Amino acid sequence: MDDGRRRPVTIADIAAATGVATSTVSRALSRPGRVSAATRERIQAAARELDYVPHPTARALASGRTGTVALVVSDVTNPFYFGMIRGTQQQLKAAGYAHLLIDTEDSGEHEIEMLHTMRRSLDGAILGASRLPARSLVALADEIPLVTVNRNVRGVPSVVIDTPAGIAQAVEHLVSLGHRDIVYVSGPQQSWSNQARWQAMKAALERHKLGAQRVGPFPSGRGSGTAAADAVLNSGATACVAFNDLFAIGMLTRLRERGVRVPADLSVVGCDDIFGADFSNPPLTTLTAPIEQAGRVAVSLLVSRLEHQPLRRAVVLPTYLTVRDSTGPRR
Amino acid sequence: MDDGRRRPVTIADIAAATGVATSTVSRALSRPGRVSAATRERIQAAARELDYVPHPTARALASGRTGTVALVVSDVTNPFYFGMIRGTQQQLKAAGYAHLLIDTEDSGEHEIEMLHTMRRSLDGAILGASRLPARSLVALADEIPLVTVNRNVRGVPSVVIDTPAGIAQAVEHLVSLGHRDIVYVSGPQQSWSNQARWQAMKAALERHKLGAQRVGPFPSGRGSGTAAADAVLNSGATACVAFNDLFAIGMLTRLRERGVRVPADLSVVGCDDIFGADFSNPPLTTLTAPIEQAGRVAVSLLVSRLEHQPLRRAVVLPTYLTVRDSTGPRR
DNA sequence: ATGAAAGCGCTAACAG
DNA sequence: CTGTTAGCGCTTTCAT
Repeated sequence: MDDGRRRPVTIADIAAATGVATSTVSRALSRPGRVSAATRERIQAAARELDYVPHPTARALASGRTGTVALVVSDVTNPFYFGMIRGTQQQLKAAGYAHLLIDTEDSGEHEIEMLHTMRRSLDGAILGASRLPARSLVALADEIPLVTVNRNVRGVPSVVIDTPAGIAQAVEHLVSLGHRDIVYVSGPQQSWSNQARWQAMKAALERHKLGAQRVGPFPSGRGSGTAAADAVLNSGATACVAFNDLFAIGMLTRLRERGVRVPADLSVVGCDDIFGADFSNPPLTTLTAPIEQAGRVAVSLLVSRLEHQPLRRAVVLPTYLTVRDSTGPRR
Repeated sequence: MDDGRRRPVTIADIAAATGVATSTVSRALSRPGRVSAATRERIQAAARELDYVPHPTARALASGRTGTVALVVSDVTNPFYFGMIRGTQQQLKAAGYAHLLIDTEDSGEHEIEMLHTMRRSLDGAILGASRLPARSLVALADEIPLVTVNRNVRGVPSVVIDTPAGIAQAVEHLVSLGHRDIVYVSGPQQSWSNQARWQAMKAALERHKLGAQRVGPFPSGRGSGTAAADAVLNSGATACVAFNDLFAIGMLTRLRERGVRVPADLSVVGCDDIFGADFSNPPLTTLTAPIEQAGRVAVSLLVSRLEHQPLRRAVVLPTYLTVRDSTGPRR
């Protein structure tokens, strides 16, 4: 039938075929409500007949809406983002948007530069973990609709996962197991989350009249687990809370190598409950973060903002402690 | 300085500022070679001065090139794709393309439908694990430049990971450990990879004059591990090769529950070496697949095809056996 | 090497 | 409700 090499059919073809103006075709296809039932039928029939497929680019140029939203992450490599990619993907698809994936390689420069460059081809962006200073963020938000995740900046809608509350639970848990020397394994200093977690940890320990100490900071990545494990051991602590699960899992490996038993000799708590935390050895006690949900909510916020009133809010998602086998009584 | 609400600067502004035609500005910016050094300088200076940012949509509409490539996966949820997302992301960024992520939810219908709809807004697509029958694939390839991964269809450039060769190694490994009853844990039947692996397994076992049996098929996902483990146990085999690591890891969990020791009572081999395979309990012996590399190569193939001659080839990437602790001598 | 002019395919006032 | 008329911002012949 088709030879596939024919000039693609446009609304002009449909207009010709049905004897109406192109604008009417456009309406019938994009805003069926604004056209009489009769002509609408005819036009849609013709469109089907001719196997018409709208040209997204043309539509975007004329309307200013691209139907595309970007998810911006600092490092696709980080399993933490997998959940976010999932969540945003699902919700964006449901809302009829295309999903662009941007990796900033942990650089604020890249982040601002890429978004600046692509701003005309996006309807909005979700910043998975912005490395940008507050003022840059606000400036960016003025160029393109933004929603941040785990990053609270005045004026920019955001969804934050309340890990600090979870940290308090974790400390409670460890204290109730008899631990008194609990150390925080610090992640990258530029990380907003890292700061928040450390603050929460200090506060929680103080409430128990315990001193707060930390080791690190260590760079992102499982590899940091080695140095981190050694540092914790060296600190003399009997329990630790790691910046994230990647660290914690890396530590588990290292501790095993060194013949340190978990949790008998050292209890370790992770953060985020990423893929793998439940089948590591031992399974990791961790703060389960609703990452996927965060992604979905972020999309909802953005989409409702794009399609309705500019209701800019902040959403806080709870975290809870999932106790598995990497924590136990102080021996 | 800026109030951010000014009309965005266009090439017309640059043309006005430098006293040349818009076409010259266009050339100076997109094909610097086609313009005299002097005017090129002036134009580029003006562009910088005015903080000009090209409008990707307008460019796309006029030129037909969108600078966007889609990665199509059947389920973002599957950790197998994480590596592919990484690899394609890296290489696409390097080549200056934007990275669109499409999830087909395991449905061939969705796959063809979404690509058909978006074809005008893409320069090409990489099919991570197409569910499409060969003829549909060929038809699609006629609409939009395609590269497949782990799917070999005549006329469509592809990169396939040679897991079958790896399977042979795995069988060798198990046989050398004394196993004679080795069962294959089958994945979804529509999966091309699953078929290929089973065939390879049969062939390898035959070479050793051993019978080939399989359990399943089971649906994708870690959850299948439970049923799979039970089925394998029931088969009386002392070793098994699972369709993929997700299955294998799920099995590990189930076997532990049932008090079956791995590898003492049962050896298990996975496929792909996804994130987590090295820190599961016990760490998984598996076929390490260069998934990330596959993603990169797929992008290279596609990009070179988009920018040069249509050299359509198939690339085969090797797999190797990574022996960890989930396999051991037959007891 | 540069300019003029014609679109790319669609949407969006503005009339009627 | 529908047609007319302008563009959206850029690339691309075709002249010069």
